[in-house]
Amino acid sequence: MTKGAETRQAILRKGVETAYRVGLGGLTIGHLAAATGMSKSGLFAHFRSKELLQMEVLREARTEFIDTVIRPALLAPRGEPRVRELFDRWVECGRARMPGGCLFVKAAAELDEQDGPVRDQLVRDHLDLYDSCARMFSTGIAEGHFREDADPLQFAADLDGIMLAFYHAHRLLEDEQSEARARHAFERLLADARVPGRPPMPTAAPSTTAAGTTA
Amino acid sequence: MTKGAETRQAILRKGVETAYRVGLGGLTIGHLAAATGMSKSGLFAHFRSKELLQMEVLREARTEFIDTVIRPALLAPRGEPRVRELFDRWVECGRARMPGGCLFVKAAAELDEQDGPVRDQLVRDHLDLYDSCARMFSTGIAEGHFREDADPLQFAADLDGIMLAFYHAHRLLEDEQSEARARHAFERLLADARVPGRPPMPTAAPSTTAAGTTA
DNA sequence: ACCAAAATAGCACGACCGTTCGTGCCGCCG
DNA sequence: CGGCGGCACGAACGGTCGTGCTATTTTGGT
Repeated sequence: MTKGAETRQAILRKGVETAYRVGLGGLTIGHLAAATGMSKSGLFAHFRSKELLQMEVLREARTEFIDTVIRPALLAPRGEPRVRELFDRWVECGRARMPGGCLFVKAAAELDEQDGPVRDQLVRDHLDLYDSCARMFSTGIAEGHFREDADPLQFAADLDGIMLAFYHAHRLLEDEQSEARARHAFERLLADARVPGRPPMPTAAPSTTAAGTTA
Repeated sequence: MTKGAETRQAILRKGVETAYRVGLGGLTIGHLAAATGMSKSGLFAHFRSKELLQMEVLREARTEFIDTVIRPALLAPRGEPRVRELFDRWVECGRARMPGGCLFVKAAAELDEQDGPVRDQLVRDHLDLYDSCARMFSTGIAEGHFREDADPLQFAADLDGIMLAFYHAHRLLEDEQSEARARHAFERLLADARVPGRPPMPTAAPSTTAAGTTA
């Protein structure tokens, strides 16, 4: 029981690492087997079909994204600092070409026109992400950091747009200034959401457990 | 000479229409042949390789996008009305699931990690698009509509982000409010760029040839 | 140390991929 | 009228894909 789950996990990690380059559809059982030093059929036995493999890879990517972006942000103080921490983690995830987050962008473009269980799962994941962002922003309203009449879902969509533009400018165009522009857009987004007259809050000092940040 | 170019054009149109659903890599000569009622080899003879086919499909998509989004915008009055026209055309292109524009988003996600001539061409196209947006915005500065210290390239990136978020929310999440949110974000983007105290300019009345607007 | 069970490898299959080749059907020009 | 070049066709090749079936190895509990 233990050994199987172990290699299975190793396969999934390699799968995420591969899929963020070639996409979920570009994932090949043969290549993945070669990358993990297994035989095609040996690997295949772990997932009874390619679709299930894609689903599990997507799940692994989601887990990695939550662990390195969402959860650390939730450890930051409520309100604006938390939203800032979310943004910083997210940008870091894109800059370092960490597979987890990037896979979602690629999968979203890949699956937006062909339906099936994988697409359904991806839609759920995106809705969850929007919900997480909106929730963090709502907390900021409750804390008095953001205006009462601001729309949390609008904020989530705006933030997503900033990240998408950053992602493409950084990865496709290899634009050196892409991160600076993303940060600029984010600051403007926060400034518009802040209650009038309130000064911006500095990004939180490495507040909580900084362990595992670079991992 | 004429007949060949004619079917070739028909192939490309069908190719763009197909590729915006399955991506450039998902384009198959066999399927494209079936879709156009030709034989695989007969179609293949027009493009000496699949890579050239992809390149030509990309070129066709670019042409369609320029014809339905960029050029009509350039017919609108300089400055804010022109930028608004650009946005409206672009949104319309995404809402109607018009193949041309959408293909670029999909191709950008597809090719951002694997290089080659197709990727190079796509990068050039994106740079051209950013340049067009920035140029229209610069004109707005010269006209006195936008602030002198605004960064045209920042505007281009911001606009791109709005469109990308709209695209995904509309196509993947099938969010009914995605267009309203995109318009809201765009209005905020314009409001921040406008010279202080200047009232927003209404979207240009159907100024020039309104023919084909709803098409 | 043994043995059932789990995990992996070997092999083969049908389908589809991009690509090549030989051939036939045309209209155009001499 | 006859040859000729542009177009399209069918068949076929080598390669890779996902996916079953059957051994064989490895593992973990007793």
